[in-house]
Amino acid sequence: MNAKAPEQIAKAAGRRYRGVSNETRKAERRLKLIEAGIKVFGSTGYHAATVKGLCQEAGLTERYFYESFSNAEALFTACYLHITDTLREKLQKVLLGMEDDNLEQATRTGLTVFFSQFKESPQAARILLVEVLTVNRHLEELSLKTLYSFVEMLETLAKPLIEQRKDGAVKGLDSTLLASGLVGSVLYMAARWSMDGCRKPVEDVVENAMLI
Amino acid sequence: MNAKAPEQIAKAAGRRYRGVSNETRKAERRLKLIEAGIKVFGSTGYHAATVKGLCQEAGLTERYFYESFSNAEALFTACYLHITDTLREKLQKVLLGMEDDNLEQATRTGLTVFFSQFKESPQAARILLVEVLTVNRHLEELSLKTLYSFVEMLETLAKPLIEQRKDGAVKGLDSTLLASGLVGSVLYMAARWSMDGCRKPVEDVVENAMLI
DNA sequence: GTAATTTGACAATCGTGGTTGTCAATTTAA
DNA sequence: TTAAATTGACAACCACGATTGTCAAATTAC
Repeated sequence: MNAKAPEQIAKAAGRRYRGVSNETRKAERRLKLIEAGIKVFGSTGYHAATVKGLCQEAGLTERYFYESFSNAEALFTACYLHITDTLREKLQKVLLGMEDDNLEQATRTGLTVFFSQFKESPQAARILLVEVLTVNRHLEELSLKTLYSFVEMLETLAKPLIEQRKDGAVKGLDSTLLASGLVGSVLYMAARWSMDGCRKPVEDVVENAMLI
Repeated sequence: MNAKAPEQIAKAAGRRYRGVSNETRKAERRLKLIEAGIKVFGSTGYHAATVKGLCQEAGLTERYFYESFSNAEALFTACYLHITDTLREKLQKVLLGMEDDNLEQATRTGLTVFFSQFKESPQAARILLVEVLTVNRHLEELSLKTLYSFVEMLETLAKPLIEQRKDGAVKGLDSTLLASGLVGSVLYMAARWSMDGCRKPVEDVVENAMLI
């Protein structure tokens, strides 16, 4: 019933064009749109962006926009996931094979990756930290979950400190809250640094973050 | 030339209505719109808000919207300033007459005011911290300046600590950057706390913030 | 070479919301 | 009481951008 004759499969796969296959062309267009999206959403902001503008930036026409995305929101979501995936990959790459017990060094490395990414593409940073909060509920929650994964990471680091302090008779400390504070401090330092044109070298910024 | 007869001045001042003067009625409507704005902008977000919706929330019609504001952006700006002014006043009130040398107590008091405001009106908090960044360049800069005033405050607190550390041979520390980090940590703790429904009592949250 | 596919440019349609305008009902001043 | 000011409800108009549709040019498969 569902089987197709070979030539039908070939037809379904589409024709080659400029030497590249159907699916590859489509995937390339999709990627172009995502890159254009990061540029546009990250500079003029999500709500000021138009489909035409996005297409122009990507060097494509509306036809191909709707080929891959049903609307601007869908493209934004893809951009956001692209950014978080890239960041995650980078982190995994540098953290892999590190000693578990050398937490300080691991933290330093992670921060370096984070701040470098921030310097490379302030647009991506803006999407990651600001724009995502104003697109829709779903993305806002996704963002909180993503940040939460960082928070959990830090929570393991912060716990010893909290135990220490609890002996000192301070009540009501909450490791989740504290870790959120740490994440927030890193983000705001990044914001201030980027405001000043990312002049100070990455290593110095990392040292400041490490202090906190 | 510009002098007017008394009855003309009276005319310019307008007629009383329901016992209140022209200017007072207008001011009341303006305030109603600002309160509606805080509610709407802070819950559905600036970009999802419509003039009709704002008017409905305020219990007024479009005519009176345009009486006080030329567009939604202008109302948003007024809302933002209303929030920052209120917060500033509260802070001044509680900090006034405090000993200069008791910085820890002053910090604790300031944080308490901040977190209380946050709990009272999460909508205002959202406007203050998120929405303002996505309306226009001008407001974004204003927001950075506002936060910077907090940063400067903290900078004086953080400096001793930095000096201490510098002796310990850590180079490149930057008090502005560190203070930004502290502000960010407070904001993110507030965000996490509000996400969890502001269940934990304000005093506990303040203690966590003090630790950082 | 020829027909089919793919692409690019852009017109056409459509819905939404901002802004202005109209008119009747309410309240005031005299 | 009566004319003027004020208010409230809502229609009318307009601009913008999302989405769909059309057509000709470029490219491919055979």
